[in-house]
Amino acid sequence: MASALYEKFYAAVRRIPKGRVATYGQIAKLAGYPRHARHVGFALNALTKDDVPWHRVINSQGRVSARAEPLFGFEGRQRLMLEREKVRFGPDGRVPLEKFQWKP
DNA sequence: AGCCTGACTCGGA
DNA sequence: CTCCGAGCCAGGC
Repeated sequence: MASALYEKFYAAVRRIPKGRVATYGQIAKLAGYPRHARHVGFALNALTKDDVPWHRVINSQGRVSARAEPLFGFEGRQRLMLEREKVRFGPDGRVPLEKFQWKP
């Protein structure tokens, strides 16, 4: 386990309802650490279990962030998982946050 | 302690 | 629209 901080982030991500997305900064804020957007990504990268809907976390641009991992096609998988939850992507490959962003 | 890194974000060019 | 730089802060060495 990395730290208790990451657990906070995971807990916040789990609150994202199906069919909705949230930004890194949003998750950080919900977890109680407003300036930790980068660590949210870092925490999600360390995830191996599927008990956290990490695919619902995107950046503030409404795009799927490129990971540090060289694995090709991973972003496409995240997109498929979202579309399966009825989250539609725009023609430019972005998610319209005004429609799909989770607002607690 | 210092230095480097990063699934980020924002504002400016 | 894209690219770049700066701010941000915990974690690992």
